[in-house]
Parts: sequence; C-alpha cells; structure tokens
Amino acid sequence: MEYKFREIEQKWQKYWSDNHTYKVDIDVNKPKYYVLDMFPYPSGAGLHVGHPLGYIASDIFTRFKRLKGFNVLHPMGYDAFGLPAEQYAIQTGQHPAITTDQNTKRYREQLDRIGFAFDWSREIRTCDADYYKWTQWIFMQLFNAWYNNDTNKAESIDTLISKFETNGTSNVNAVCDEEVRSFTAAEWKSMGEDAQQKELLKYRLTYLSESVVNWCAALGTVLANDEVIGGFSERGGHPVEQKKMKQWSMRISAYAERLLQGLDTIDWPDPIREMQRNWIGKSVGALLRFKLEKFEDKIEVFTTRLDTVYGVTFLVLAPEHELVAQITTPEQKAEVEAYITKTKQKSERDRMADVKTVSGAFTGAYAINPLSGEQVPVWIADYVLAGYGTGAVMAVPSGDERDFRFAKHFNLPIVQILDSQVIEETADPTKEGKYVNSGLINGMSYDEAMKALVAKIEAEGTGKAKVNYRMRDAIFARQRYWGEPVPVYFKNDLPHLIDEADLPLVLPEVDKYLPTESGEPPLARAAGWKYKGEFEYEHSTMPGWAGSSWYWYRYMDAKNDQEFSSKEAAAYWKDVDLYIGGSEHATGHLLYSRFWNKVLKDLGYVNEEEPFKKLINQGMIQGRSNFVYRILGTNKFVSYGLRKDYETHPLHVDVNIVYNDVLDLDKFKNSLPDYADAEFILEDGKYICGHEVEKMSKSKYNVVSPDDIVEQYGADTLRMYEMFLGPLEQSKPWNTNGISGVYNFLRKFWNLFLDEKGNFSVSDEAPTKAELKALHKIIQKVEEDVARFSFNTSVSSYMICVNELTALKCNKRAILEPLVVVLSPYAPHIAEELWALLNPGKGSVINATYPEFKAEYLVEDAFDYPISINGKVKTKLNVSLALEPADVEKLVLESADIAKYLDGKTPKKVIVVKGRIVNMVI
RNA sequence: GCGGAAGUGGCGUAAUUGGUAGCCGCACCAGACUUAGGAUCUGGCGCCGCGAGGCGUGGGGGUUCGAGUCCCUUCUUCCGCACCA
Repeated sequence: MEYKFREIEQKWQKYWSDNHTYKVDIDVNKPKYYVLDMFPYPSGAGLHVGHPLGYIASDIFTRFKRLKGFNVLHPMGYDAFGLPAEQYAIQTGQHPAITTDQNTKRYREQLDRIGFAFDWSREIRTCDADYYKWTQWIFMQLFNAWYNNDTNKAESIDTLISKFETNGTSNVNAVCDEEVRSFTAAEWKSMGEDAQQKELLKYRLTYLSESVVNWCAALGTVLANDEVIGGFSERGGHPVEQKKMKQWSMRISAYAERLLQGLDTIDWPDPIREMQRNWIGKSVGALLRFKLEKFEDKIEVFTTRLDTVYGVTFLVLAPEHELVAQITTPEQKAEVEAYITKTKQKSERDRMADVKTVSGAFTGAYAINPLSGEQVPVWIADYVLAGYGTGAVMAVPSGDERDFRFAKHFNLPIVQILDSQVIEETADPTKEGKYVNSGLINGMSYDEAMKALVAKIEAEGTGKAKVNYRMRDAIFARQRYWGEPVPVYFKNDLPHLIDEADLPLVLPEVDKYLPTESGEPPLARAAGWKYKGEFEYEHSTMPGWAGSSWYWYRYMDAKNDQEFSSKEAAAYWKDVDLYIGGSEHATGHLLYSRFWNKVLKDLGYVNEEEPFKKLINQGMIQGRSNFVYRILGTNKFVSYGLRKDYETHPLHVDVNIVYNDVLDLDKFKNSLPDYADAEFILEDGKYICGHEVEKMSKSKYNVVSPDDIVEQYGADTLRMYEMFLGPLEQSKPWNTNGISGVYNFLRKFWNLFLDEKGNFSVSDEAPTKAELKALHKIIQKVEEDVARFSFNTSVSSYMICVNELTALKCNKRAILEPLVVVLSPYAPHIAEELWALLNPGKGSVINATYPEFKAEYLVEDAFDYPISINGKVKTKLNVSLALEPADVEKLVLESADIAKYLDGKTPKKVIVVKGRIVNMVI
C-alpha cells in the first residue's frame, strides 16, 4: 500500500465538502475563536506559491484550536472591487463583473486543492450587491453621525440638531470643518432646510468638501494618502498631482487619539504599530499668535518648542498661506509672486527631492513676538507645508536645523537661548541647561520654562496648549466604475441619502468604462440613472478600502438580509482573535478598519473597541531565478562555472525546467523556437544555471504555482514545506529543491503504518518507554510551537519523531493514533486517511481531541554532563540526575578520565548546574 | 536624516531561562542496490590541520565561571517615514 497522495487528497477534499466538515455555527457551550486571513483580491494571474503562506499558517492554527475544543470561525472571501479588473475592462470592453467572477472561481479551485478548513458557507464578495448593500448602509450611518468631543464618541446627527435647536452652536464641542458658522437657536430655526443641511455637512463623519486631493490623471481618479508613494500612485506608478476638488471624505481625524491609544491595547507587531503612530503623527505643543504690524490680522503658528520663543528671529509662512497676498509690501511684491510661481511649478516630488536647497522670499511685513515684544520679519518658504499645523512657523535658528540654514542663507540673526547650546556650525536642539536671552524664563530649566510660558500665553490670550495630528481626513471617493455606488443623490446641489428601503443602490450598466467627454466619472454615462427618476446620483464610487473595512463582521452572519450582522452573532464572535496578512496594509486597511469599527461601536452596533486582537504579518516569499549564459553573438550557452572564460549575456530561464540548478536541456530546447538548435558547453556533463533571489514575477520566469507542486508532491507536502521554509514573519526565497525532504518525511510517516509486505497493520502491544518519550516530546513541542506561531520548528520535530519511531520499528496503535492527531493540523489529508484506517466509521480527525501531554514520559534518570574547562567543553561524564551538584563535583574530580584535562592542577572553582553543565576554572 | 527589523555552514534554518553552537532538511562526497533514476538505502559533511589540536554565530570592546543570547560601539542588508515646525 503506497502513499497515493493524489487519491487520498481528492477523496478527503470531497468528503469535507460533502459533509460540511468545516461549517461552524454559534455554540454557546464552546469557547469561540476567530481566525481571519486578509482576504485576497482575485487577480487574473492566479495564486503563486507565496500567496497561501499565511493561509496555511492560519489553517494549522484553526485545526489545532478545534482539536483543543474551540468553536473556530475561519472564513474566506474576496475583496473583489478594484482597479485591475476595471483596467482590463477598459482594454477589452468586457464587464469587470465577468472577469472578476472567472478569477474568483479560479482562486477557489486553487485554494480547494490545498485543503483548507474554511467555512465556505460564509463566503463573501465585496462586489455582490448583497454585500455592498451593507457597505452602503454603513456609509449612511457615518453620514448620519457627528463626533462629540464632550462624550468623546460619535453620536447620531439628531443629537447635534437638538443642540442647535436649543442653544445654537454655543454648547457644541464637535470635530468639524474649520469654517463653521456660529449661530443661536433662533438663527438655526430660521435658516431654512438647505442652509441647515449645508451647515450639518460640516459636522458629519462623512462629508463633501472642497479640498486639495491627490489627483492621478493616468488612472483618472483621486487617491488616498496611503495610495500615493513618493508622488506616484501605488498601483501602476503613475504621477500624482495636487488638485482642488469637491470630494467625499471620512472624518478619521476625529479618532486620531483613540486610534493612537488603542495601539497599546492590541497584540500587533511593533513595526506596524510604529507605522500607525507615525501616520497619526501626534505632537504636543502650543498655538501662538503673532500680531502683524500695520494689520489687524494675526499669524498663528504651531510649535512643539514654546520654550524657544525668545530665540525667534523670523516667521515663515507656507507660500500658499492665505495672508501672504495681503501682507506683502509693494516693494516685495514682485519677488514674492515670482517665488510663489516657482513653487507651484515644482511638482510634489521635486519639492520632496530637493530638501537641501534653501529658498524663500521676504514679504516686507513684520510681526510682534507676543512674549518678547520684538519685531521679526515675515518670510515665505516652501519648507513650510500649507497642510500641516497652521501653515506658519516661528523660526528658531539656534534650535532648528532648517531654520538655521535659512537664517545663514538669508543673513538673519541667530540667538542663543540656552547656556549649554553650541551653535557655531549647526543648530542645537538641546533642552538641557538654563535659558539665556529669554526674558521671563532666564535661568529656568526646560520643564519650568514650559510651565511658565503656557500659563503666560493662556492668561494673556495670545496662545494655548495644543495637540496636533499629522493624519488628515481620508478621501472617500474614486472617479471610477468598479466600486460601490455612494447611496447619495443631489437636490439643490446638496447631498441627501437615499431611503434605506432603496438599498442596495446597484451599480448601473454603462456603455464604456471611461470618463465622459466633460470629465465626469464613468457612472455619469449610465442612461436614465436618477433617483426617483429625478435626482442625480453621486457619480463617484467608493474607494477600494470601503468593502474591507468591516468584512470580518459580515463573516459572523454572512447571509443576513436584515442587518449587516446580527447582534447575537456579534455578541458571540466578538472580534478577530488572530489576523494574518501582509504588512503592506499597515496604514491603509488596518487603520481604516479600526476607524470604522470604532464608529460602529460608538453607534451601538458592535461591542469591541478594537477589531483585531492579535496580528501577524507573514513574510514575503521571494522568487529564486535561474540564469543561462549565452555567448555573445551565438546560440551557444556556457555552464555557470565556465562562463568567465567567455563573453556572455545572462538570460532568465524558467525555473520549472531546472532541477537543483541543472538545466533540462531537452525542455530548454523546446521552450522557445530560438533555442531549438541551441548548443551547450557543459561542466561534468551537466549544464549548471546561475541563480539569484528576486521578486517572484512572470517576467523573471521564477513563478512557481501551487497547482504544480500539489500535482507533483501533494497538498500535504506543499503545506508542510511552506512552513518548513522558515519563520512565518520572515521573508525568504522559494526553492522547490528542498521539497523532497518533506515529501520523504510523509512517506516515512506513512510507512510506519505498514508491515513488511506493505499492508496496513498496527499492533495493540503496550508501547515502550522510548516510544512514549518520542510521542510525548512531539505532543508538547507542537503545542508550544503553535502557541508561539513557530510553525517551522514543528515540522523539524515531526521529522525527528518519525526518524526515532522508524529506528524503533514502532507500529503500535497507542503511539501512532495520537501521532496522527498531532500531525493533522499540518497534513490533514494523510491524517484523515490514516485516522479512517485506524478508526473506520468514526468520522473526521478534526473532531478528535488533541492528546494530553504527560511530562512523566520525558523524565530521564541520568545525564551526560558536558565537562568544560574555562568555558570550553572537553569531555562528557554520565551521572545520575538524582545527584546534587556537590556529589556531581566530587565524581568529576575523582574521574581519571577528566584528570588528564586538568594538567595536574587543582581547579580554582567548579560550577555545577544540575542537568545542564559542569565548568571548571583552572 | 529619523524610526523599525535582521546579520549563524555552500543553501533554508535550529538553539524556549545566559549553560554542549549548527537540530531538521536541501545540496555535496563516499559506498550499497540495479527496473540506470531528478529512485531507494547506509555513512560522511562548520573552517584550518595528516594529527594532536586550534578557530568559529558581520567587526571591535565589555559584563560573566560561562555570551549566538546581556551591555557599549561599529559595519552591512532590508522595510517604513521623510522639510511635520
């Protein structure tokens, strides 16, 4: 009876599907556990061997938890809206729904072949109207909510309206747009419906506003900040420019502090939490107003170093600052305007790349330092960003390097403010020492000075303590076709939600997936697409992150057509216990999901403040490319070791026709017409290829498909080998060469269950001590490894166990049956087959119980002590473990064998660590 | 520039509390077998050395009876952020 993995795997995959083995339901008698994978975008290329890495790990964890008695939710679905399908639709005219459906089916086939324990009855696709109905519904909740700073949570917009009706704006402490009006209750009531709606829009958690956005002309859409990398689009690498447009946004900035605080409560990798902290960018400082000379207006600056205020020798405004035009003197006008023009011409990228060059222009205006009363000139410079803080800074050249360079360049004064400051060559940002040249705070330390200054500015009304966040509100609209329609129509140019009863607002058909001639998004093409036949719908669609910002709740109750998820389901499944996915979503999906989750919680729909308790980032599987070396100008290829003797050009060769870096010459000749009559210079009769680690990609011919591996070695081998490659979090290259070791292991494991004639046979004899020890070692090891997500070390340990049992010729049921259960999370197909042979008719091994570890089987009575001298191991001595250190020392000193290493000397000191080591100092 | 992660045989890696560095596997070498195979089995395999022995976890220094592990310093690679006031 051979190990026929193809038959076995097909058989059990069918069994699982027919018997709904992995379907789970709410069961209040069992503890819940929720294991989630970041759901994939179903691309046309299908899965390569790197994609399932995280899914395999989460699957092992799921199966293990089930064996441990948990009710485990482990669903899968598709993040199916997205740009690639739409770009393809533009090229081919084919509806993106069709290609998406094809790709999804292919993904499903590929996933099924790997033998995952997904509950497919809960499958979701974000592009299904049944699903996006609820994405639209959540959008409506955000539209109908505002953030109350007094209660520190989102509330229904109704509570804001009633505040307006009773007291106007006077008792409202909200997160809102900057240019909100102040009004009394009477004024509010007399405002008129449209004016009221216009005002409310400035408070809603999702709102329409004129703002500067990242516009990508090549993709024909705006992008969120996290979709722009170094001035180029994340997808496609097209240039992105700043443009002022009316756009939907999400008021994520309201949650900045809670998003920051929450990071301390979740078990996530430090780098991800750090990236989110940076993205949120909290800084604690103060706002300070400088009065302008000759004008009524004041310049407000934000500073984190209020203590340096006496070192201010000039102010700098962003060139876009609203006061620039007003305050510029006639003499300086030409220079300032020229500078502004020059800045505008520079792209975002140029501006970022060119950090070294100092540039700026003097406005001719002066402002008064509110603390020192000194007059300081007002400049403009592009190192001050319009979008951060107030768009104006107080320049302290002694303490800030940029200000220092600016002052040197334009010959502005530099004033020392701390006695310990060294400012000959460069700025010194120190907080040490006592203040000098600093009026009020002379002689004080940093802490004293800060206290005194904050008290002073708040008392005089020239400023206040202030916390600033770098995170901006998130743009929530794309001028594209393949996304969720926004459930909004326009009346008198104002947005209104459609009736909840009219959900879902279905994506309409269009004749082309391109913008209209007038530059409107594709949805503007939809013929007769009007709300109640009368009102224009919003023509933008939602961004890619909309559908993924709440999907873990849908899995809890995927078929519910009354609610996005029932209260009962949310109360039982609560949150995701383990979330596995790539780190590329650090500041996108993982931040937006936390944001929506908090909104849903504030509005009373869910219970958890944080959606993902533990997060693990699986590493990337890189490609390992192979190369052949063509001699220049010929069709002759020289083997790797001899290539230095010729002038060659390296060419990528398909890794699937190379074995252990040896090229299959026939397959190579057949691979391309050009190669049909290729000639070779061999070494040792073989053609050896070069190799290099690169990204796995089609163009580098290093893509390995899981389908091919499953076909050749089986899914269990693939699963175990992916884990065997190394720690889950680490990036590592895929090299199919090593896989035979894992395959051989499974065959060796299988052979334990066979007699000499190759028939299935296990004995009911009592196990020996050595056999029990081998078994309990692996029971313990796998338990520990899974708990710390160290899946690679388990695989080695299984190998050790099977090597030991093979050497012991163990075929005993008492050992092998528990071993099948222990292996089943990693290699479920072979485990099912053997479990069925051991226990005919008893059902799936997933319903077995993980065997109990008993430490007594691991106890040894003697130990080979390493005997070291000055820390270097010289020999060993077998001593009973019952002996105490003093007795061990005595035996060591008496041993003639050890005496010869002592060189006749008496050790100065002997250290005996029981059960570990003996060290002698001579 | 700032922040983070990581450097161990030819390769992927292991070493859970400071206690025998290199487990497990690949590749390689030698042998056996013969349905001559990208098969299977046995043995070897960190480096230098015939050997005794010496050296060895990116480099340098330190703490310790003892350091891959802790501390200082330095180099390299990868990732993120990047005029953030």
